[in-house]
Amino acid sequence: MVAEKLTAPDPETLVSEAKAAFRDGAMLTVQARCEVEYEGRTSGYLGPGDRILVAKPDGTFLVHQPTGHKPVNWMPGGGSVSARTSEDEAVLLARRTNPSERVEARILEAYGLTRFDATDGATYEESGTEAEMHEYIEENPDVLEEGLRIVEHERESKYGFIDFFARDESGTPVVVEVKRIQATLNHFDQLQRYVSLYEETNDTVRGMLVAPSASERVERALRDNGLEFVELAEFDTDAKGATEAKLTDF
Amino acid sequence: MVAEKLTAPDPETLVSEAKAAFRDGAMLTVQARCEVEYEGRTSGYLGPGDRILVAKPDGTFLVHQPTGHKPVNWMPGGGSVSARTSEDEAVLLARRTNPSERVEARILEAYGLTRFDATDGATYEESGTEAEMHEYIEENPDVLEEGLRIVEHERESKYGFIDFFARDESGTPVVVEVKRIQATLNHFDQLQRYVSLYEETNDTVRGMLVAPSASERVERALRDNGLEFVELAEFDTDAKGATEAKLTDF
DNA sequence: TTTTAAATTTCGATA
DNA sequence: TATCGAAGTTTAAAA
Repeated sequence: MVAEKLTAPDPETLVSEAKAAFRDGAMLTVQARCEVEYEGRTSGYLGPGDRILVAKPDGTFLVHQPTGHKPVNWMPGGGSVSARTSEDEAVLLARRTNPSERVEARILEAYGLTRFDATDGATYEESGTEAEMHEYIEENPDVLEEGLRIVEHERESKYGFIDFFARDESGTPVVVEVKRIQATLNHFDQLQRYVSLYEETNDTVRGMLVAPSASERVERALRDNGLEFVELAEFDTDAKGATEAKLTDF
Repeated sequence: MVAEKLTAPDPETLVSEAKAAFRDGAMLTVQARCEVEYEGRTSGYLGPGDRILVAKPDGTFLVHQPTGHKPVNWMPGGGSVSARTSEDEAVLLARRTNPSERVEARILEAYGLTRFDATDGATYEESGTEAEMHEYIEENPDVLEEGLRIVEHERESKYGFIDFFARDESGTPVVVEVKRIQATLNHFDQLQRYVSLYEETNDTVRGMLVAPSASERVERALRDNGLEFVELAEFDTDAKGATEAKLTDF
């Protein structure tokens, strides 16, 4: 049986089921009223309430309230989850080192428990990422500017990586920073950092921020600092085209 | 009953249970073999495998594989989740607008389903955040430098907010950027942006990045640009002290 | 292991 | 509603 379920397990049953799941590498889901403590990079406390607890075989531990995308408390994979009874209550504890941290869920009342012996060999395939936007630009530099030549992709500099190092029609060097989302001040900063560095050793250099859009403040910052904004919203690579065809077929 | 559980529901049962849960504002958890599509800011496809699906009453939808902290596919709250049968299979669909996106999980085999009528009025209380680090510095500016006076907290400038605007013992203005984690190049960028701006209208200004640590590259970037790094790892506010006492009592 | 930057980042605060 | 910056960010890639 792939999934085994218990309704309202008592603390001892919950702990023994949890231990068995951890031992066997199964996923564990618990619906419970609980309180939660976190101690690590910061510290925090969550008072009693109803939540879903999920423990994965890689040490991942999640505490989900009835709303919100993010777990209210969690532990990333790499550590381990354990179960024990304490003062007649079941306690789930997730720990890891580097950084050293712990999440402890004290279960005041368990409503349900599911053990799930899951098998999943699939990996997620994604299109429309920034990496694909890079590919598209590399193959079609003219969309940025007529006559632009890409000299180098992901060039390492003293202060970080430049997305593209290029030259315009007249041979002037162009530092290009690419974003697949609306450009932010931090993105402006990044470009400015690379351009400043280049200016230390060379006279003329252009800086170009490529993105589907930019806020007013970002456009002004670029203008004030002699940098350029190039709007690029649409891009299509072979990979993306292939995936889209597949999704349409579905 | 707070949590109701079904083992291996057929598609029709799953859909009707899911609809009822969505209608009543309950949390839904499903253990299933499924395939998943995402279409929105990017697009992607995840082939068949065993996952835990969670739907929350606020429209949050999560698809969790057996490993990893982050859901492989998800929808943040704000939209809605619906259920239907299609070609004799149960399908869960999460949608939202702004941005327009959708996640569709086609359930090939359901192993378990739990409806959870959860009530949770608690809010997470946290200590050790950057906001508390700000409080600590405001009350103890000497930890940054002997004789430093804080003039303004969160000062707005043309290109963003300065954490602290201060003056040193000799009256020279100091722009202070504070991070509670190891300083990154982006943090250096932020400080540099504020300092450059100030230099446009004033002659002398110091820039100070405060953090528990910084990488070699960040330290060099600061040095090369005449900015300063102040190491500050420990800080304690009344709030943090209070919470720590409580956790110790536990 | 450390660093660097992306992310379907999410989230909260602010204007 | 858009923007800005923090986050216990996590994750992946590269050195």
